[in-house]
Amino acid sequence: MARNYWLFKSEPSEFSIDDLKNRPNQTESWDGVRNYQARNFMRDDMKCGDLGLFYHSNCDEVGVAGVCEITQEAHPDHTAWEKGNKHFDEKSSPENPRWVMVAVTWKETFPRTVTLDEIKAHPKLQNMRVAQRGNRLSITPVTKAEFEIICKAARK
DNA sequence: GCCAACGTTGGC
DNA sequence: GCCAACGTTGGC
Repeated sequence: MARNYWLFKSEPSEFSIDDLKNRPNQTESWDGVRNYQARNFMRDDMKCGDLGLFYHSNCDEVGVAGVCEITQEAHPDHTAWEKGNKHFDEKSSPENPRWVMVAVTWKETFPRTVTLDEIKAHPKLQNMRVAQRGNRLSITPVTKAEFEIICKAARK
């Protein structure tokens, strides 16, 4: 089974690639996803060993800042039934969980961020969801080719 | 099941 | 801080 590739969006003021690196085991649960499309990607298609581009949104330097790896597959997101949690959803419960999360582990912080401008300008990255206007999906699939172009660009 | 209103996202 | 684009909600 071939490995899949993903893009994870995060606001670095909330959670950055460096925050991930500083976690115990350099691992964190990707909780709080409350969008069905993004959930379905996690639930149906994400496997251990898949790699993710860690994208910084809503910040000074918007773009891909590093790489993480899926180290735990989809399981119920318990923050959904914790009253008072920012991501609380009364329609979810331990008996009937509506939302899932995966665990991701830090792999690499790029020597420089590959900016959204570069992605938009690159002829082979035009199809990336993140390059398209109005895109709000926090987890999107990327192709192996896209993944590799970005990793290579980070080292230039 | 339609669709207007609303809240959120996220680039700028 | 602005605002376009989008997803969700709820009245009908």
